[in-house]
Amino acid sequence: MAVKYSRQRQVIYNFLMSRKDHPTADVVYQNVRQEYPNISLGTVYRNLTLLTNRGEIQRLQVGDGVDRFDADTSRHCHFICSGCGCVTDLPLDCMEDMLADARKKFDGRIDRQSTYFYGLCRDCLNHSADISERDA
Amino acid sequence: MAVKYSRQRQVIYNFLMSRKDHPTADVVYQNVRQEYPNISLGTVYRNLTLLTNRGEIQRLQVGDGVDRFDADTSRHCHFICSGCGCVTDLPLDCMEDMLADARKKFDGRIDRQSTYFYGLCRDCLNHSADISERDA
DNA sequence: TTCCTTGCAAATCGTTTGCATAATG
DNA sequence: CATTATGCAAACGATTTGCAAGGAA
Repeated sequence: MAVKYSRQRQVIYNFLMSRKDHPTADVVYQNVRQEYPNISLGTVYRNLTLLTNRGEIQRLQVGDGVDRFDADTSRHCHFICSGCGCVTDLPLDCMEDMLADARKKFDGRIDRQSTYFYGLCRDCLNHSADISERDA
Repeated sequence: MAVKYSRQRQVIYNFLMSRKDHPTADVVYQNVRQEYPNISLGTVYRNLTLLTNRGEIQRLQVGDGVDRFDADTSRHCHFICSGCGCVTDLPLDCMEDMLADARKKFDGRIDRQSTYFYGLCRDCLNHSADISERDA
C-alpha cells in the first residue's frame, strides 16, 4: 500500500508535466525511453494508473479507444478534433453551475464530472475549406 | 454505401429501444439471441456501429472499457455509479448554455458534447451506510 | 444479378498481470 | 529485512475484420 520512490515514476511524471497535448501511454513510453532506455511499457502503464489513482494526474477517455493522460488536474473540459484527433483544454466558467445543477437533480452523490466537446479544430477547418475550393 | 434492410438490425434496434439502462454490446447480444438464436456477436457490433454512424443511436464510453449504447439520441448527460456501474440519464437545462459558452471560447467548430457525472447512486449510498453502521 | 449483410473464426490492439529480480525505506 | 517496483513476456478482453455463403433490391 505504501508508495516507494522510483526514478521511473519520477521521469514519467516529469514528462507529463512538460506536455499540454494529453499524450497516450505509448507516447509517454516512446519519449521516456530516450532518457531511460530500459523502461518497459508495463511500467509506464502501472505508474500512469498509480498516479491517476492518487489523483496526481488525470486519465482521459476521449473515445478513440486509447487512453490519454493529463498532468493538469484542475477542473476543465476538453475538445477533441474529429479531423486530426488533437485534444485541447477548454476551461469553462459554467462548470460549477452545471455540477450544482446536476447535484440538485440527482438522488445520490456526485463526485466528479467529465465533459468532452467534439468538432473540428481551426487547422482542420482551414484544410477542409481548401479542399472545397480546390474541388469547386 | 446504400443500407439494406436486415431483420437482425431491426431486432437489435427494437431491443435497444425497449431498454433505458444503456446496455453493452454483449448484453444486446445475449438478449437478441433469445429471439434470434443464430445471430453472431460480430453482427451485433457491426449493426451497433452502423446505427451509431447514422445517428439513430448513441455510443457511450463511460470509462470502464466497455462501450454502451443508448437509443435515446436527445441531448442529455449520464450519471455513472462508481459502486455498481449503473448508468442513468441525467437531463440538465444548462446544457445549451454550456455548448454556447464553449462555442464562444473555442476557435473551431463544435458539433457535439458529451458529459458524464460520477459518484454513488442512491442504492450504493444506502449500502455503504449499512456497512458503516454494522462495523461501528 | 448486384451489392449489402451475415455467421464464423481469427486477428487486432490497448491494457493488465505473473513472475523472478532489483531497488527502496 | 520487509515491502514495493521493475522488466519481460504472456494473457486478457473488447472490438474489428476477412471470407465464403445468404438475403435484399
